[in-house]
Amino acid sequence: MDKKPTVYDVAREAGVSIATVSRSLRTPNAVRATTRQAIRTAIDRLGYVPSGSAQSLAARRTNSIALFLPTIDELDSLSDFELATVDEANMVIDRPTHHVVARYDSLYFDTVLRGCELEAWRQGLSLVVSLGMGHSDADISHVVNDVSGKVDGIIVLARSIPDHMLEALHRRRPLVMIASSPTAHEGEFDLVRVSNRKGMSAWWDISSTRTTLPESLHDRPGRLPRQRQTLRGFCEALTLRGLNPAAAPIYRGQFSQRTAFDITSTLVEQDQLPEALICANDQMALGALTALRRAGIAVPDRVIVTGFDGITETDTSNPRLTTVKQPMLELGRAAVATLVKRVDTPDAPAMSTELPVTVLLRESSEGVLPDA
Amino acid sequence: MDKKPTVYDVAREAGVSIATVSRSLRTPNAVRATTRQAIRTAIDRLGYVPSGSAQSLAARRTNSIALFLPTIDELDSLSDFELATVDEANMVIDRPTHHVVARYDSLYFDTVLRGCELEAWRQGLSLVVSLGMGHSDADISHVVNDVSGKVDGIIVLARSIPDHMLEALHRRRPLVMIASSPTAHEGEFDLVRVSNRKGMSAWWDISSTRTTLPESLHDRPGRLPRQRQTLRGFCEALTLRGLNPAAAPIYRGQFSQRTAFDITSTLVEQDQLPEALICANDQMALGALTALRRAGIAVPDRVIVTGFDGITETDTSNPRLTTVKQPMLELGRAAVATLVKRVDTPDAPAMSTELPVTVLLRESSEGVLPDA
DNA sequence: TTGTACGCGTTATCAC
DNA sequence: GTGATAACGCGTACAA
Repeated sequence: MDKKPTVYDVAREAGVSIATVSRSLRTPNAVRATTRQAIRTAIDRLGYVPSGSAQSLAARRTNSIALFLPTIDELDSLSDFELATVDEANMVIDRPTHHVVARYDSLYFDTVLRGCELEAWRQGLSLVVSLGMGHSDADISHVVNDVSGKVDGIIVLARSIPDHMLEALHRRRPLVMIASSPTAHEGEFDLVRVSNRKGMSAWWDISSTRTTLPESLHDRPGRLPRQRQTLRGFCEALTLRGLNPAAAPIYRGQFSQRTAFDITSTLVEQDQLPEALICANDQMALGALTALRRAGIAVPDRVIVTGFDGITETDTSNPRLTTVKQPMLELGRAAVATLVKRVDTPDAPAMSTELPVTVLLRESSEGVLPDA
Repeated sequence: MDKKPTVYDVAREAGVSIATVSRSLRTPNAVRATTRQAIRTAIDRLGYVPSGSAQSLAARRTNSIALFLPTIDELDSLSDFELATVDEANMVIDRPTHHVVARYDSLYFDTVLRGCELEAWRQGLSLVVSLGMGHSDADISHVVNDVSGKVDGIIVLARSIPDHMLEALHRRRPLVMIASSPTAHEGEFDLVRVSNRKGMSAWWDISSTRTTLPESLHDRPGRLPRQRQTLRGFCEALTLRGLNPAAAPIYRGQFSQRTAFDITSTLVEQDQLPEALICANDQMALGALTALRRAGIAVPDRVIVTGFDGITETDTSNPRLTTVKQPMLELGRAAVATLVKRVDTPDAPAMSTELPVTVLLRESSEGVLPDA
């Protein structure tokens, strides 16, 4: 493993010119079979790998795109990592701490990433991923600048990098933003997103014939946009059906399974249980389900329960939970597809793609399931 | 947004030479403050971004590393992605299907990725991520080859790339492998991993004074290594304490919450409940917990329950679940740290780092908690 | 402190 | 078919 071999080395080894080597890699048909074979041999005798940098430089495109994801957690441990084999296991007495679990968000980003990768792969693109922003602006713009130079275009998730940097970034590189709700950047650059309002509307059909209780949405910093959207969609649906949104009781479950459990239990005790529990996320719905099961209340016969998000646990709960699945994978794919288009036609007007949610009808709302 | 501006454009705009522009970016102190300022102005008037390709080419290093992750799911939807705004929500009647949920694995990879990113960020490296392998060998080697050319080194998770490609890859680029169990590649190249046996041993201490029932490990294709390790560690721990592994009943919970629920319920009905349920993953432990709660059996007073993996749900279950957390984030960080070392000193002997698991003692095994 | 000129490894356009 | 050779955009001795 001396110096990295180059085309010159391969050319010499195979007794041809560098032009032929290059050709045999890019347009194999334009090269005689025997020479091609000689070159192949030389290549893997030497362990030659074409320099991506040189290729990109010559071709004026990197065939790479960048993806910026927000990160909420794990950002403090900035000490040097000590490389050492430790012979024992750590043992920690882990007392309850009522922290908000950021894992909740990660589930999304993870899936978006998969979507991006899937589509990038299909398009023959490499994906440069950056998360762990949330540092100083200076650091961020340094990283963003660095990465920008290595790619043909950029995908940003909402809130992954500060808004005030977006415009400047957009002026330097093709940019696509993935947002879960309307943003201030409407029409400014390409947008891919999902309408939570439509999701709520559709999902509402599940229990439209019943009195409802939306279990909803504690104001958590940084998550307001989605919450508002969801809530508004819910109210809209109510109104459309001639119900007064203000009349539907709304409880704030803080997105927490435990809190939802407590609220539901209390409702049961006070005999105030409505005919449907419409929960703003799956965790709360699962909590409600548990409370109802413990109280011996039949779901969906006595109460319908629905969640929101489509986390995997909803498929194994008892009963399985009707929920609304966000098209996270599709968001990723759409973003890449959009970016590719944008790179090809830089001057086209900004596109905006809106993806539908999927309502998964399951046993927790069986009462309104069509007889399939 | 005409043609991308280059150093030459900036130099002309600022009335200096390209060398000065370059310097003002890399060694600002070597440039007079006023010229530096002029250059800054020119740079953002033009929206100049240094070409990563050219930089890498000139510097002979890319400051990028690649990460290969395995993917188990989502690999079939290879149709073109249709960019269109759909105005309705999908509605799906989702009947139960007893598929194995690959999400289980994803949780790991996601965290490893975060670890890599975290450390890469600190080291000023870009991270090129590839998953979605599981295609034809030809496709894989094409992607691998392509990516190799763009990076200084590569991190592979076990089973992300076919074993027979690893050696060749290693001969071309610095390579670090993250494995959750011993592999055939011992000493061949750099390795970062976690010992599940030690994890099991440590964790065993939790309930060492009681009769135990390991709830364990259905043979699922592709996951055998970890399972065997875990099981062996468990048996070792038993033996160390003078117990006969063969005498400890082992039930196969298929890694499924539901199955574990059923098994536990059955044990209760048949009055065969042991004093501890040692589950091979958290999902099963949660299932057991639910069954016990429903049966009105006190945890941990009557039975101790422990899980394995440290998924977030274990922190919100009732009671919270004692479990063994795999150091996934640290694996990622260690891998990057190792790779950086390797790139700096290509000829050093292969290193092997083994990371400790963390046993999280919580209420589901409160009986044996030290009085903290 | 600043400018000149060459090299980095490929691709692509010519001739041959 | 194959071989010279000029870009590609930047870093960096070496000069000035």
